[in-house]
Amino acid sequence: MQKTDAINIEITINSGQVFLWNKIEEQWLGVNGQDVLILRQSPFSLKSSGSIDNFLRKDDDLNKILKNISIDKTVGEAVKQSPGLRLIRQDPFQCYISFICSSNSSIQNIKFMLENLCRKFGTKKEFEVHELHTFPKVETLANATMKELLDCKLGFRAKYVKKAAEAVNSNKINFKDLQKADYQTTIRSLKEILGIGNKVADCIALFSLDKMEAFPIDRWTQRILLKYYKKKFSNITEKPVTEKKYEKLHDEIVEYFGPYAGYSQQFLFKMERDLNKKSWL
DNA sequence: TCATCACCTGGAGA
DNA sequence: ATCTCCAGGTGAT
Repeated sequence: MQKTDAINIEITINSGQVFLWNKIEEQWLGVNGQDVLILRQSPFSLKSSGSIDNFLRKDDDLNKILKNISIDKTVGEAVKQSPGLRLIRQDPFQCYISFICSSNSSIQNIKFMLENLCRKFGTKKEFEVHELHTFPKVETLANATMKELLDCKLGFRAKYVKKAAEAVNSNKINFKDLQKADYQTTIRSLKEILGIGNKVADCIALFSLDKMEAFPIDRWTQRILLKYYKKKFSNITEKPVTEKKYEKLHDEIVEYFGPYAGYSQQFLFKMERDLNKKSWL
């Protein structure tokens, strides 16, 4: 009998939260900011090249959260299908840049772009027997030229990344403050950055800034709401979710799914993509 | 306020 | 081979 707070590494990494991970033999090797991490399922271990601040959110009371979000058959089934799926607490800057790059792009392409950024701007690091590049530092990316960013195949996202990095470098965006701020304040602040809309802001808030009421609404989430919750959220259609609708919808979602709505989203998202046999990392 | 459209890029399918 | 369409969106008009 598996304990409900047991983390399944494979499922967690392959759930669209993180991109800079590779499976090497029985271990998952990944980059989180300036740290290199190695995760192993059995026997369970987490090794880090640096000090890591609760990457796997051990402080979350999973029994409580899972009970809280299992409010209907759909979420209940999603939780059952992905036992051990957990939210990760990512390095905020890496998460911020990652999801700016995610716009109109596939998981494989996002990974490709981020790996290019690490190779060009990151620090080469040896850990255990492995060697890889860490994520670029804020200052480095802020001072990168457009040509360098375009060489990383970011395309139209290159200018977004540059400006976003500059905003952090100048302290216009301060992740420590945002971690302490409430959800609305955080979203509003992030959306001032070019290239960050509602969906990307929700991803950053959920995956790196401890906002569990964030519920990113993308094509998949929209499909899920339409498929399983059409009655509950009457204004959801197959058409793109407009700015005004997004905020209203989000309010209704939190009202229905509760304070851990972000966790429900993660389970639902994982279930529906697996159901459609979409590939992960 | 809302609908349309372009946008870099790589990969899949015609 | 070459083209078209799409991929976990956003911003400009």
